[in-house]
Amino acid sequence: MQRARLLSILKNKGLSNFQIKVLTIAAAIPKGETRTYKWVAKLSGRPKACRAVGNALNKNPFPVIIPCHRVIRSNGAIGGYKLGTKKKIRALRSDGALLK
DNA sequence: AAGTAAGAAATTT
DNA sequence: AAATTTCTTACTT
Repeated sequence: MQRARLLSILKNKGLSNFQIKVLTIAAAIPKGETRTYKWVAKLSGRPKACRAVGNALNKNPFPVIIPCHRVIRSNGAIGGYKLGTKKKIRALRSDGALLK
């Protein structure tokens, strides 16, 4: 379980509490599934902080370890991605989260 | 004080 | 009813 180690590192990085929580939750999203920013925000204890969630994911220190590409908008839109939304779509397709 | 990877509501078509 | 636009929310720097 790298989750515990991940948490330690995040804490060590001096990231904000909210950011740590968001990243942890994002890392727990199962493969092939997508979550909304709202969903993550709710799990973070700040249901109305949907934007802050995106903000936190943007500063994601481990873009490979944390599947932030599985977090999309609530209305079905892809949202944004640090490396470009195009890549995000590709990643989702690889995960099988996109029907087609 | 300003910016953002969003959401929901309001307005228009 | 569906699509688009606008305003508001909460967090980080």
